[in-house]
Amino acid sequence: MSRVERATADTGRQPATLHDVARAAGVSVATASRALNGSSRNVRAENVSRVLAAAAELNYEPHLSAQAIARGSTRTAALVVADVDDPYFSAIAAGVIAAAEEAGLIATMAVTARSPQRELEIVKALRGHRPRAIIVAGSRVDGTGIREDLIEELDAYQSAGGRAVLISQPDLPFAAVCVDNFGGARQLAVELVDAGYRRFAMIHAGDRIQTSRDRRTGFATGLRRSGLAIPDGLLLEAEFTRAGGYAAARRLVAAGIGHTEIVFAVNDVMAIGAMAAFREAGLVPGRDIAVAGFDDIAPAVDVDPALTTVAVPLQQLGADAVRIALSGDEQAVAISVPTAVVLRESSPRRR
Amino acid sequence: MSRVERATADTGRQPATLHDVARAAGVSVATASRALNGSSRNVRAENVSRVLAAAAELNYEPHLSAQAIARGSTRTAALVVADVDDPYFSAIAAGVIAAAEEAGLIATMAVTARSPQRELEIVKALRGHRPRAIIVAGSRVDGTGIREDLIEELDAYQSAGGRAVLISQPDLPFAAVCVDNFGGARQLAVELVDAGYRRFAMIHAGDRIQTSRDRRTGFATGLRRSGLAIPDGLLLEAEFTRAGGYAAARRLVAAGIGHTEIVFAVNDVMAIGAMAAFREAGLVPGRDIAVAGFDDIAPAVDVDPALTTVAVPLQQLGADAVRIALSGDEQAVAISVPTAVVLRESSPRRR
DNA sequence: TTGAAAGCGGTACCAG
DNA sequence: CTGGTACCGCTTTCAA
Repeated sequence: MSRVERATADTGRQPATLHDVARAAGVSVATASRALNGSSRNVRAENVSRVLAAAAELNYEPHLSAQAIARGSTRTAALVVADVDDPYFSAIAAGVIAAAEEAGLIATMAVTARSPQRELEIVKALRGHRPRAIIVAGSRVDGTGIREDLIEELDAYQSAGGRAVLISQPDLPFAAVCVDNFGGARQLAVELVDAGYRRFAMIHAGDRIQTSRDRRTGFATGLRRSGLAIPDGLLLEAEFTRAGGYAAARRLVAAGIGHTEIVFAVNDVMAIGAMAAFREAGLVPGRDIAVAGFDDIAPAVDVDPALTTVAVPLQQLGADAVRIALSGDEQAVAISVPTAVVLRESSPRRR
Repeated sequence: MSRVERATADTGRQPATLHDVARAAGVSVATASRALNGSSRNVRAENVSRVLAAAAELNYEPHLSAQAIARGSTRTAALVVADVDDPYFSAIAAGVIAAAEEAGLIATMAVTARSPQRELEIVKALRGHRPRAIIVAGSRVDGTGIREDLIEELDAYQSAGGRAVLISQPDLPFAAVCVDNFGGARQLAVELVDAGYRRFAMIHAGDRIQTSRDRRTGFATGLRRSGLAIPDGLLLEAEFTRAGGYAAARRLVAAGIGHTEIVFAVNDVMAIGAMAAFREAGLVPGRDIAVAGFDDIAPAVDVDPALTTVAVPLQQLGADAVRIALSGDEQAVAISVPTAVVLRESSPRRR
């Protein structure tokens, strides 16, 4: 088939293959392959340029699946998140994608919708793609029998040469990049006490969600240092989402906030949901009731009053996960990123 | 190899292949393949169960790259966005991923960082993956020579059997799902005039960004209906981001807001940036100066005052794009999603 | 430096 | 209903 024919038959045309390129350049496929990959060392310069010219002419793109199967490895990294449309995860995703692209990998993304069952299915299906790395950024939920299955699945993946990295899940036997949830929450408590707060309420997501539990206990520990504690009735449990925070705050309002001075929500989206509920109830956040969160997601500075929180370098979390996965380091390292308390107007100094 | 041995030899083990499964089940690869795909119709029930059992036993996952090359098609859909960590795009991404998963596809995601050059490179590289669909959700920028190259690239992709769908880019010769930017902005202008506003300023992103241009002209048209117009000096141009909106609002404040009653920013992230700048300057948004945006991104309800805007069903935008791509419809359809003005506290009725 | 050919892990056609 | 086998597009020995 001549070039002109190819160019004219514009529909249903097959994409050019390496054979086409080789034929057009007048060399064998082996030579064409060598010329297109780095191995130009062993190909005569003239042939290299002929192949390159032919490839450009035919608008050739190597079939990545074919390469993957021939080489035995792909150039993709898979990311599993609970929900892309949550600023916490989208920030992590941005970090993962940036680091992956920098390493010449393309990122795939799957969403669990916060279902451990779905997470398991996804990881299993992902193995079929043979990604270089699988990065899981859901929130681990204890007590579902699924934990063991997930471990088994990721183990199978790793023993086949893949690399699994978990974000914010230190207790699984895999590499992980973690947040000092306990320490960050404790420090936040300490600084809020310093700022004059004494009467706290907390919105958390239940102790089966490890992140929530660590932040709850960290905060409690920080308070205890000053002899303070949160009464049981002011420990509100809700979903780990904006809607959860909103619902919990409504319950608090309905029960009467009494002397409560400040509400700590174990993450920013819950805190923002709570602020909305307070505002609806006619309470001005930061004046009638202070609020603090955790994560420092992007919108935290845009709510009014700006949200006091514990900053977590989310993009870096994602980027580090990719770096660990690609480091070739066989150890199940668990690195930890630093956190920093950020006091903003949602928790003004008292007195 | 017995199960126990497999379980012990835990490292460097190769994942099971179809051959392994076939051997374990005592059938040929052909039969194994048939048993595992839907074609169980032509396989004796006993063999089907033997194969299934063997597959489960070996924890077999088909090599998707191998399937792709054998079948000639993949089960992935590729999404290209300007920035995942922008609520506008993350909402679209959520829609795309959900619809893709529903269709049994896994989504891949690449980020252009708002560079047309990068977008072109990405689309080109993506062709190598042979995705079923490529969905591009950047904002088209006119005047870069790159437009033609992108068209050519997507054309090559489509004539090889792929399906390209653009989000919010009606003027390219491809299927598209669009937003009525002009009409939405015009209606917003009308309703703001109804609400008593007369003196407007606008923050836009320059006419080379089509979305911005359409919203600008739509808004102007809506004002003209009442004989109003925005003076040139109050048309602020800035980047299509939160930072851009912030910077433009600072310029406005520096020049003195004079009698300006309300600022329309051509998207919500810019509007939110502007609100931050106003607040910093000691102006209370919604009282000293009203603000309106466009898109109705998730954070729009959480800023205070809540943002008046034009709602765009972002998730649906993404989901529709996938549906069109998979519809098998060869026509370069351009569907349009509805918009709706949402008046909130950032633009209280005047008088 | 080059080309022929043997895979890589599947699918699907063609005989039996 | 089943097995043998020729691909799919590319990489990588192995000889020449």
